[in-house]
Amino acid sequence: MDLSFLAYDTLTAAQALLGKYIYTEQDGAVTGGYITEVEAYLGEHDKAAHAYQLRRTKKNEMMYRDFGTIYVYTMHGHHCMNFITKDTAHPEGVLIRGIEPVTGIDTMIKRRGRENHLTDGPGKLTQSLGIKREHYNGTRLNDDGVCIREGRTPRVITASKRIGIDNKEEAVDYLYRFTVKGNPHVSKDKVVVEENNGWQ
DNA sequence: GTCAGGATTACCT
DNA sequence: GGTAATCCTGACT
Repeated sequence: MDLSFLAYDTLTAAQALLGKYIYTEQDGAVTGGYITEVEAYLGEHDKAAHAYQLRRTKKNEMMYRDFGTIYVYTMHGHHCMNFITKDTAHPEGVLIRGIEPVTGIDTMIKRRGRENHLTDGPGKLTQSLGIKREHYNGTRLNDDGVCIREGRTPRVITASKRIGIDNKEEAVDYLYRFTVKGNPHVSKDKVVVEENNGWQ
């Protein structure tokens, strides 16, 4: 699919990613699902972003690549995946925090070692999809690793505060987290599940 | 070499 | 609601 929507405004791109079908294939096993939860990180002026004030380290180097680059970092032993937006002068990106499992659920269960909560968190979905920093950081979307396709359309998108950044001053109040309203495959929230999981 | 901190998760009450 | 587990990264000595 055409990825040019990632080149424009990051907040718009984040919402456009909801519903996209994301998948990986490893050893003949395809795992994938529909994106249900994302967060935008706006680089230079966003205190919660790894690239705040254009901070640049070996770890966040991939944020300074062009749109469509995949940035994977580890924390507490988990891997988290971002899609980079815009251009090399704007280190911005979208953190994928939740997907609705669709394909290869048996493989996800094997990788996760449990039968539920397979993909309702940034570290959980990378584990279910087999995404590790050493193999995927700096690769490009739809280029043989992580791929996205058109998927479903959210009926309503909810904007909320981002998760896990509670010492970042004013940045904690930005409504840069977007979820599919009524979809249960998201982190933290107690969701009232809606018809069709919130899809049109 | 040492040390503090984190865009998390799982399990507890 | 809270907290321990756990480990990588960056900064500093």
